[in-house]
Amino acid sequence: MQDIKLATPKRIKRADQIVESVKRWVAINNKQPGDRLPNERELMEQFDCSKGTVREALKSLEVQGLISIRTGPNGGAVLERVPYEKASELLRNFLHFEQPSGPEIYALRTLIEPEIAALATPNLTPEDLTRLADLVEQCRAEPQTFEERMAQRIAELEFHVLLAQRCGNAMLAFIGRFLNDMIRDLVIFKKSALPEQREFSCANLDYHQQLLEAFHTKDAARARQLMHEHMKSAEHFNRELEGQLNQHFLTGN
Amino acid sequence: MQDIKLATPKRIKRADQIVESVKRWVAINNKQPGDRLPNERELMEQFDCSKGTVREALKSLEVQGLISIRTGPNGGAVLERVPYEKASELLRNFLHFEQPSGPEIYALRTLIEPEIAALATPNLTPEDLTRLADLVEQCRAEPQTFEERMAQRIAELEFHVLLAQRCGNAMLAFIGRFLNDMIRDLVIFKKSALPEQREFSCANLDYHQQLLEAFHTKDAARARQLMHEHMKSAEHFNRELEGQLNQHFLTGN
DNA sequence: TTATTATATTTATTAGTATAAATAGTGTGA
DNA sequence: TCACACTATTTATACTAATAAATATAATAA
Repeated sequence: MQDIKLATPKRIKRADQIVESVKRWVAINNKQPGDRLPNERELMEQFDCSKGTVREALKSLEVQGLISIRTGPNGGAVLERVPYEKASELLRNFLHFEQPSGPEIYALRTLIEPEIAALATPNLTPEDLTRLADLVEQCRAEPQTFEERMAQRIAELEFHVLLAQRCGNAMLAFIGRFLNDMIRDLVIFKKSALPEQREFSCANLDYHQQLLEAFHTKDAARARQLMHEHMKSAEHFNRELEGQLNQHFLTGN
Repeated sequence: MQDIKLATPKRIKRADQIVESVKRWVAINNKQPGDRLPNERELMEQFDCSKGTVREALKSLEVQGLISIRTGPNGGAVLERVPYEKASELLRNFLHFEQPSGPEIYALRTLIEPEIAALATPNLTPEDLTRLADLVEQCRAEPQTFEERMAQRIAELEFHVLLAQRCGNAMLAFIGRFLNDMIRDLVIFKKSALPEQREFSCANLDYHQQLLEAFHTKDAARARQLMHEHMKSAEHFNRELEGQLNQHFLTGN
């Protein structure tokens, strides 16, 4: 009977105007994380609006991850570097309705992981290499319980996340981390994403081991090649993962 | 003197609790875009809180793109499929502080565009092919003014956006569209992103023309190969685009 | 029938008030 | 001198009530 109206919203709401003003203020004056916004009372005066409207605007900026709000002396709204977790959460909202399938996620991962590995190779510090070696070591033992197998699978993914964080390309780093996070949540909340095959784990372990060697010798080309093979191998094992992943993105569990 | 405090926020705010409840409600009951939330009065009663708190929660959901709010009879909060534009805006907030460089964006594009072209090939309808041909045609004439050159560059990017929308992989589609949108904004707001070279435009035109033929013959492998060469060619021309793109993501202009 | 007007419903905004949280500064005792 | 508790101040958080704005629907008039 009654259709959903599509008329575009007309008058721009006061709170949204304030949000835009703040964003412009940040961009034009090159404000940095840690810089403070005026307190609510001053904002009320500056924008000549009520407390509720200011609160609505601040809330909007907080949801977007651009500010954090604290009480007490020296509290108030502080500009924040948008955390990865926030960007990730908001992208998940989007994907809730797009409902990408497991193979779709793996397809994208296959494309970018080799490049990530190659780019990260020269950037890895001795500490990073130690951390990577630790993660590989965690996967060496034969898992006895379900929890152990899950922990190993997560350690495998951590290996990839660290590489993404070191690849030196902000876009690639974000997407690489995001994909691995999604797969990790699949591992945690869907057993179907945990291939039973021992061959699968062994293959992964072997590739990670070889990658580690390539990183030690700073051989980016070999790292790319190995990662490519690794992804192709995993793709084969993950082919069964055909189900849709709905009901999962919004709540994160 | 006064450092910014880093202590994590403590008590979960009432409004955020409501947001989480609504998200769970959506996920668990598999609510679809168009489904309505209770009106503000009912929400006040259900969550036993004031109107202001309800409004704050609704505002949060609106900012996240999950609902739209309309006044009047049959107004109120309606569940929305998070639009691409919203996800894009929020990701830009994140990237404002990450400040990816032009070459970083092109590097990622080089990775995914060939796959997008290959995946899209079997999905392109006759209407799509017509649209793509139109876009190619727009780029054929020698541009006389700056505006014409800009329009052609944007038509080139539209070509890629349409392919991304048809690739059938939600993740790839989003990222492909997002990258091209960012490049488009660069073209519009930074002349530096508009290579003067006539060779550049001719090369692009040629590749798009050849791609069109591959699409007509449904030759996905050839489309992938052509797009790969296209990206490598563009990469060469865009190598000069070294500057950071700051001051650009937050406001979109 | 058609166009206009009225009205009922719902959000949007404002104002005022009160409460709770956080912390800098002060004071106290060891 | 140092550690600890207290207090006062700053600030956000929450609630109530009232009015304004928007708009779908119904009623009315041409």
